[in-house]
Amino acid sequence: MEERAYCDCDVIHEEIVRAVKKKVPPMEEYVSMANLFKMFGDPSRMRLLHALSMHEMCVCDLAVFLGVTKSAVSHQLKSLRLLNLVKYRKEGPVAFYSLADDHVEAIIKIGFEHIRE
Amino acid sequence: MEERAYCDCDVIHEEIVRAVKKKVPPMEEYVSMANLFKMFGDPSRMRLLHALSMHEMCVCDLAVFLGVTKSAVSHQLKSLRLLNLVKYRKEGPVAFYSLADDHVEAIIKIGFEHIRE
DNA sequence: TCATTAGTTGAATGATTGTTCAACTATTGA
DNA sequence: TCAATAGTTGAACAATCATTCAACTAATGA
Repeated sequence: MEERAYCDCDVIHEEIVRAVKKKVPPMEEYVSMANLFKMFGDPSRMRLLHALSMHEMCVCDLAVFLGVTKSAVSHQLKSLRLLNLVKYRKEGPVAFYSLADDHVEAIIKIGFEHIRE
Repeated sequence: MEERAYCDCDVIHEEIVRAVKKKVPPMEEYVSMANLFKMFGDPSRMRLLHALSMHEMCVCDLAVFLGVTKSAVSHQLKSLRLLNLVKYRKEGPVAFYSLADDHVEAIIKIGFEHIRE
């Protein structure tokens, strides 16, 4: 009765693996976290979020700022919206986007710290 | 003389775009940051890093823990090593991996905060 | 000295993802 | 009422990426 799947080696330090396994949360939490950090794993989106941390911006502004199409920005903003990382207010036909979660700035800050050390 | 590239719309709020553009660091910094956060953008690697934050582990332990091959773990550890996120000590043929950067735990902490709010 | 095992590496593959394009909706102002 | 523009959406495509497999190196101990 093997517990492991798709593994080509033995457990060397069984106690450690068992102890850690007992401490970790269920897989879904890692999936959610990974989905969060995926948003920061693209230079263009990183730039977008950093820009929004300075000033609210509309889709066209962001497109020009990033050098991509409105469509590309809109797709990205949708992903960010679904994760509650950005929000927007509508003023006529213009949608002004801004950050919706304090964690975003905290994450960007750690990012800069890491690369500048 | 157009400044923008591949954009299908006009600048609506020129002053804002210009002001933000003046404040942001060069593209390479966003590339580096994105490379960092890319490491946290995969559930399996997230789990790996979280496990290492609890206890040093060898490649086989991690493979069993994650349910993937030694090879997969080794590939991931190499990426993490190149970014100085993990380090290892050798004891005979066994390589014990552990975290090499305090930012890793800080990032994991923010991740849990975000999904549990 | 040789069989065994820990770990690494490169190629191959399937899945994911970021972008563009084209077509659409919605809001404005003339 | 209609032309123009902000924004969204879905399909398509190229690029990236996580994994496996197979072949390798290095260390152990019998």
